[in-house]
Amino acid sequence: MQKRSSGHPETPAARRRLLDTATRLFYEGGIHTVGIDRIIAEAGVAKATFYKHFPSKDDLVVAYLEEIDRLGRAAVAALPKQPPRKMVSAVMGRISEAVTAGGWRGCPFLNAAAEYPDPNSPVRQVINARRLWYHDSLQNLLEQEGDPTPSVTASLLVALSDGLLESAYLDDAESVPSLVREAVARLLDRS
Amino acid sequence: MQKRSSGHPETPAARRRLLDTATRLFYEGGIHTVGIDRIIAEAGVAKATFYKHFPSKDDLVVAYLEEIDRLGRAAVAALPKQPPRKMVSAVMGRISEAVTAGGWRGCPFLNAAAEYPDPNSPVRQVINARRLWYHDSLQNLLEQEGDPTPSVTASLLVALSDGLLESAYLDDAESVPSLVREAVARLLDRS
DNA sequence: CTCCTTATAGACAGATCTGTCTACCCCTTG
DNA sequence: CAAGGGGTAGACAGATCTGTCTATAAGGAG
Repeated sequence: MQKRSSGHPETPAARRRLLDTATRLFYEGGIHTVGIDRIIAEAGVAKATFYKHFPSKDDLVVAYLEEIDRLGRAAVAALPKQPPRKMVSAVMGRISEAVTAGGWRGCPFLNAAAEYPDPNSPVRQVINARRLWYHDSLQNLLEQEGDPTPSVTASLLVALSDGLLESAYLDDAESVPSLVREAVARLLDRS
Repeated sequence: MQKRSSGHPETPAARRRLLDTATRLFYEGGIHTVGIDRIIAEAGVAKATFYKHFPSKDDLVVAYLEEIDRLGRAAVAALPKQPPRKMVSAVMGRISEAVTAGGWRGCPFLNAAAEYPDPNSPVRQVINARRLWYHDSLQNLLEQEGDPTPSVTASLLVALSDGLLESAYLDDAESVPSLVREAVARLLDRS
């Protein structure tokens, strides 16, 4: 990555650098406060190359979110198999890992949603798809678990996830892991 | 408000127009995507007047959030007195009212937090104070209610509030009122 | 009348924004 | 060799950004 690749990797080196740089800058500073000139300069890419790979800035934003989405889905798919109830805990446990890993600057999807008000924009489509997947994943697990109202419980877990991700950014990230466990317990262990 | 005030109200007319316009535009479109020239044009104010009342754009953003904060606190303070448990429900019920009133574009504080990464910025200070007040208000009610872990429960209610406010924006606002009731029930009615 | 307060119009400065385009270069493959 | 793919530097266009400043005007109070 320090010098030009001598081969032709699947993802061209310049595109990779653009995406990595944008990912970092967008997440750190917000999408609309980071201009493309800054991304280009820090990625060490020519402007024509930028537009070769991304027809517009919004295309880059979409790519940024899609990659995070893809990595997140892959990580959930790679979780070791456990009984449904424990799977729910494991999925929710990823929140704790994310927010305590350092550099937590809020949920990339929620942050982007704040900056893109138009529900029909491509950016919002990515966010919607992500949320639908998350909700459905939880609902499936709850159904397997025999939860009497899996869809409602899933919606509550999604809301709790959002809230705890925000709390980790705006309040105290260190307290979030125990809050996650307590939240799951209260929402699921009712009888 | 349609024409210049002939008197000198407490809040100068131009300042009022700026704040109202900014409140609408910031909330609808996002803070960094709305420039001051647009606010000035739509408020029908001179640029010098803008800077007379707000030394910088960020001062206007702070004023925008402070006003929403103040109105929200006043609304909670005006809620009819009820037993603590019902007070919690009433406070949480304000979420339902807000998101079903129409035009819900996400929580102004969460949206602003996404656009202001620096925790020490004046904007973030307003947001922090708001969240602290909300958390403490809930905690006080829970203590009166005799909740065994009032601080934890309050944190969960805050997280749930955040999450449901986001869900109303990004998912389905109409389903949020029943989710609010279900969430409060599960978090509080445990024994 | 003067002074103070509030306001108007808008030019100006420097920077930055997103996107278009020209000219050129290197490497690999056929 | 030529063609294709990926890349470089950066000028250019038009618009917009935040903030500074000049000139002027109106209303009210003393």
